[in-house]
Amino acid sequence: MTTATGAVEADQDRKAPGRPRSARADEAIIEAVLDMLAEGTAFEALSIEAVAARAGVGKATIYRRWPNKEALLFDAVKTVKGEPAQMGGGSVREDIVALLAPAGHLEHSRAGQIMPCLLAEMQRSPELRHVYQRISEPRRDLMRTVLRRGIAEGTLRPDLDLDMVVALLFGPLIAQSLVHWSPDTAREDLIERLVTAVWPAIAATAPADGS
Amino acid sequence: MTTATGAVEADQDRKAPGRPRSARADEAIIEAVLDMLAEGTAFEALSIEAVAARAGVGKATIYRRWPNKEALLFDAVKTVKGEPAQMGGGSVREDIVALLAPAGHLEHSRAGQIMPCLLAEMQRSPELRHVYQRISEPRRDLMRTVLRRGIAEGTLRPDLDLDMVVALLFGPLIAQSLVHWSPDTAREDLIERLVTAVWPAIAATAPADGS
Amino acid sequence: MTTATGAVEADQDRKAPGRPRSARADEAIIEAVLDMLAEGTAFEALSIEAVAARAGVGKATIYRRWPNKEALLFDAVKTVKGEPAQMGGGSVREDIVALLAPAGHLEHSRAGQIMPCLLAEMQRSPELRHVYQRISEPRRDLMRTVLRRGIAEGTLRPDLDLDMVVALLFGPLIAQSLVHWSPDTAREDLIERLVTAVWPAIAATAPADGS
Amino acid sequence: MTTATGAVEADQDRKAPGRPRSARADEAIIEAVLDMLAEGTAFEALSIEAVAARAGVGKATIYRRWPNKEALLFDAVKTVKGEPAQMGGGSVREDIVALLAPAGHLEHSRAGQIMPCLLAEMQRSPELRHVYQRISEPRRDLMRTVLRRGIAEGTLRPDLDLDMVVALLFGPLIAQSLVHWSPDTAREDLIERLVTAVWPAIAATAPADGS
DNA sequence: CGTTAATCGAGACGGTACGTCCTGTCTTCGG
DNA sequence: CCGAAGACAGGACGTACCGTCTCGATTAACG
Repeated sequence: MTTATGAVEADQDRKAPGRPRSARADEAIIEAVLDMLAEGTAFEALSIEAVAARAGVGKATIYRRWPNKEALLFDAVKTVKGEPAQMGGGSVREDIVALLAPAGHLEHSRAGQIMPCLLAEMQRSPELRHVYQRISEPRRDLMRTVLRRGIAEGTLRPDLDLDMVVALLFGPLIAQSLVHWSPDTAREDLIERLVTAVWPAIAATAPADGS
Repeated sequence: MTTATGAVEADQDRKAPGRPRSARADEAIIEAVLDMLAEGTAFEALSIEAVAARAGVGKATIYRRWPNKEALLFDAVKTVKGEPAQMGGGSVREDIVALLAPAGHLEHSRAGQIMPCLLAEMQRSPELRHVYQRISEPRRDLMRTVLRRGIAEGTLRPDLDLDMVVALLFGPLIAQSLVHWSPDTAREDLIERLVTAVWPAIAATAPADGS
Repeated sequence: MTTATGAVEADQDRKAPGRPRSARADEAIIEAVLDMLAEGTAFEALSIEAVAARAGVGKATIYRRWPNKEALLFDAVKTVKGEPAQMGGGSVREDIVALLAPAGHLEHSRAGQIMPCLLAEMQRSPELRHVYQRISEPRRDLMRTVLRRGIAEGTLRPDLDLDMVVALLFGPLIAQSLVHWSPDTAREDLIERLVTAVWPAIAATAPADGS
Repeated sequence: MTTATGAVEADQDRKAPGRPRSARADEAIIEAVLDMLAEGTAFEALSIEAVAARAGVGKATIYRRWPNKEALLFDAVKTVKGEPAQMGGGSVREDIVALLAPAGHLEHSRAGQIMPCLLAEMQRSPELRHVYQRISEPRRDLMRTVLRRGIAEGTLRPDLDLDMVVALLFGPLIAQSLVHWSPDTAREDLIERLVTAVWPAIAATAPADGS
């Protein structure tokens, strides 16, 4: 695949003459970027020079791989995949809670620290947005699978607007992590409250109907 | 009152010796900032020098009013209040849709263009976050009022977790405006789909109906 | 006067709006360059960054005045005028020796330290050569005046090729200062030996003639 | 013998295991340097990378032979020997003119193009100066031989300060080639004018005549 | 005749200087 | 005193070169 602004990958299988690029440098650079992002480094202070210094790398080594700062950020974010958020195979409700957990505690993971920093950039860069979507899609897909299982089991209503329910579950958590509406003390059981609030809309309680 | 990072206001009522500050300059600067934000100017390109040039103003005229770039942004955002989103006094469901409308079409207003740019900054600056909350609070409060009216009318369930329902309604729209999960074609009736999906969770169980 | 590559002088008499350029910065920069040249700083080590650091000046302050390193050198050299080499008004021979003295001891003055560094650049830059010529011309002219006085007094031959005699007197000293042909011990009385050697060619000894 | 800054020569007669150094590379490198110098390449643009590219050689191949750029220049210059400036065995004056000719037309030969570039470096590097002296010494020696022959013939004065006369003859030409004092139109018969001007100082006083 | 070892072109490595641009402060004018 | 204009010290940008290093591929002489 060819990324628009990403690293210049010599993706040919042809032999590359000359000294090969150092994998250690690649890792050190990306790690330095992610660490600085996660540390809460002000976005303007995330200078290439600082990255180079922190990674123990020359500036040219960075610019040999990425044409500019934006592209470096781009690829750094691409590497933030996070764990697929295993669900224990319990009840549908338990699985939903398990899937929401990482999104509910975004501020405690490096990925969570990083995401908000990129939102502004995403507004301008469709590519960066695509990356974000690609990262979040697997979790959303997993959620859809769980919902379909619930429908099959009869636990959930069969006429669910799947995409909207997914948005209903993730959206408030994402917004909360950005805006911090609720006081911090209430955040602990936020996911539980959220699922409880949404549950009547999705559970297959026989007679009640709203549409 | 002196805000932490806000404009340095000469809040004394005492006579100000010398030439008074130009109100035209104030407006021109704020307008320049908002225009550039709304135009999709890259955040890093929103330099004080560019703002000064666009406003036809000297750099010192800006720094005399705000101590730094952040404070300028801060005050610029404060002026974006937006209209309180009038609701026609119809059914509860109609009012909810009316209140969600501006948030659902964020990308078509200047305020909507500006918001995402501030989210990243908000992560670092609690003050800026406070401003955002102050701006959004009236709308959320209005929503709570409508929900309470619905409960009183018997249209909505009396045991609603009000804050969570508000989050359930606004959160997905905010997340959507930032992440653009859904394809653009589906966005038109996004609010309708959202309310429809949420409705079973909030509508009074047995007899009442909101459509 | 407008120099081709020299400093961008606002030679208009019109008022210049804004803060005027700092004369202290001008001096500090030029002095730093000349000091570093005279100290025997390797030409490649004469970096703009080093000059800025030594002058206690930002790099932009240098680049605001000169477009590049070459132009800075150019103007720095222009300021090296050296003293007009006073001659005591003694005999013609004594005056000649007095005029040659600074050229004969070039390596002991800052100007002498600087000149050789510029010769290579002069080969490419006619402008720089012009500066060198402008600096050296007064001395050469003074020498011509002395020679004409000697001719008028009858001390020197009336048919002298003035320019060539000047070249005969300065040329060997210049070449010597660059190439260091003679061992250092012989340099003390070099001027005396030179004048002694040249003297028969210019003195008005009546009968001898070579042409 | 190992020169301080010169090429690292494997001066042992011992067997050299492994692949021997390519003589073609040696030549190509030196030729590339001399060509670029003669082409008027700005001295700062004479980068090792450019030399390597021009010579069709890897950078390491250069650094394996010379420790740094200076040493490469050093050896490149050493190879510029120039022809010994044949003299036709005519009169002493004719021989002098013949010996001066190459120095008088320095700017038309590659050697002449190169020399000025080295003068600046010579100021720092005694070694490089030594090379220059070694190159120029044969010509100066030849001149001394001619002068001694003139003295023996009775054409020249017997009490000449030989070294000074040599300096008197070469010095002005060298200075002229660097500084370009005289206008170009006068340069054609420069040597003739020089010898004519010097002649009275060296010709035997009474009877002899050199023209 | 296969081993061995230094060479070759190529190019990545950590550094450093370049010349440009922006920040936040300052210093001059004219109003 | 304010306003515009713009210079100031500082520092990051992205480029180019230095001198070193590491590749796979030669290329001889030794065994």
